[in-house]
Amino acid sequence: MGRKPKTKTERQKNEEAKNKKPNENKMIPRLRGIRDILPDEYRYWDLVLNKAESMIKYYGFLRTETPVLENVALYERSTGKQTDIVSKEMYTFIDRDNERVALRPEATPGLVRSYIEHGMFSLPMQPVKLYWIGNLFRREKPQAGRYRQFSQIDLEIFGEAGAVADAQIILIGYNLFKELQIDAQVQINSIGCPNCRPEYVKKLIEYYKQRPVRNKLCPDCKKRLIKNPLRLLDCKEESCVNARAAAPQIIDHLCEECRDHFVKVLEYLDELNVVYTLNPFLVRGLDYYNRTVFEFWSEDSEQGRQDALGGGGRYDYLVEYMGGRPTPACGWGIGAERMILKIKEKNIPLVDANQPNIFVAQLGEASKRKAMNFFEELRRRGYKAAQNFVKDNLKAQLELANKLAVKLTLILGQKEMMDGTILIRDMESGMQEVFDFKKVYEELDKRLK
RNA sequence: GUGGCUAUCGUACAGCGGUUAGUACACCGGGUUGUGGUCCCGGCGAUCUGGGUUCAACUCCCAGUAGCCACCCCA
Repeated sequence: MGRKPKTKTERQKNEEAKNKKPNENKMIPRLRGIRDILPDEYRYWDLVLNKAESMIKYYGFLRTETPVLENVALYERSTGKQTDIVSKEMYTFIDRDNERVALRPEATPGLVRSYIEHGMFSLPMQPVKLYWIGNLFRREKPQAGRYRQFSQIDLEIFGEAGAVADAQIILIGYNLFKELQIDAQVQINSIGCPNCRPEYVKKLIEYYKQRPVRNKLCPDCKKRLIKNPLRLLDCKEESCVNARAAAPQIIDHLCEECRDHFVKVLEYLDELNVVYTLNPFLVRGLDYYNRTVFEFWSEDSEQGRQDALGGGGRYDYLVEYMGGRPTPACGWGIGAERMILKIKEKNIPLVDANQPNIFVAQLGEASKRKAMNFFEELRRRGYKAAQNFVKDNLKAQLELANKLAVKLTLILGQKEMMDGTILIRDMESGMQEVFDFKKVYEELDKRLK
């Protein structure tokens, strides 16, 4: 039996074509899964980021930025070497001095590193409440709401073991979605602590090892049974979903402290009218969580789809594990792109508070100078004005005024210069009147009311 | 990483084995002078890349790439 000569030559030709020198004038394309955010979309970003920041600040969180680049080991140790994020999605490279460098795939490890490094355990304000807004990088196959460079808003509380902290961060996320009119629901669970979880995991394995149960598992879950049994619980394969129905639930196996903690978290949430769903199968993919874990899911898409808008939990052992003092902590991350996606889907109208309602037009060199100064004065006095002093003909300036949808256009030309007047044109009616330049502010106030 | 669907002016869509590749919106210019939107006229502007089949490919086939969707995973 021969090979397939035809296919082979074609393949070779394709290879050759690929290696051909690219046309020098051709645009170099953007990297896959990494995009530009254009002004049109940026309106949504402004909305989301401004809302998020003011909300988070209200609860006393302070902004922190950490580097985009960190040592690979940081994520291997904290996020976990075995996790998908670290083992197959992280961008890494060896730097010239042989340092192993990673583009951050997650915010929490960097914040933990920063907390330890700067001795924040001895800051006067305790617990330490930080928030973070930035880009993360994961090498995944792009989809709607999933990019290789994406943005997240993060929140962390360091140094507070009490259930109030868990409840409060969940409340903040919940409020944020509400304010942005995104329908989100809280899914919550507790995965115990090093005292009670191992016992539970043992029971879980026992259950899944029973022949009739085990035989129904998907190939992935058979592996999970050995590598990461907790993940058996959130497999979406139908047979696995069926199999887990009778599985022991961790809530029934929490130690007293963990149960107490969890009950308190739920009580606070009830008290605050935060609607949540107890989800015994929520476990999350990162290694460092203990006790409370939660996710924010979008209300609509019940099955499939990227409906996780954000998630987080408690990680009481991570700071110590990363080389700091024992420090209880919890936090969450919410994906900005996914929030924006939801807002776009809902056609929530955008209002730009800085939208100008006045346009300053000028004609000729002398009036241009006066108009420029006038424009400055408008800014100082707090008016929202627009201009285009680069264009000299009135037609072009009015066109722009129209596009900007301003209410009034103020025209300053030779004639007005001589008379010490200014022309006020109402853009909707097209009516215009001459006013004494000195009275212009008075008139503006009257008309813009 | 796996599978399915898709790829035409800036955008949204037509189209056909042989066409000057069409329409709408956007953009630029004009309908004289210091007046926008509406209207009229004109203009710019595209077949993702490479290969194959064919007399002929935007159209059919293969590969690459990208996008969407599902899975994995997650935000």
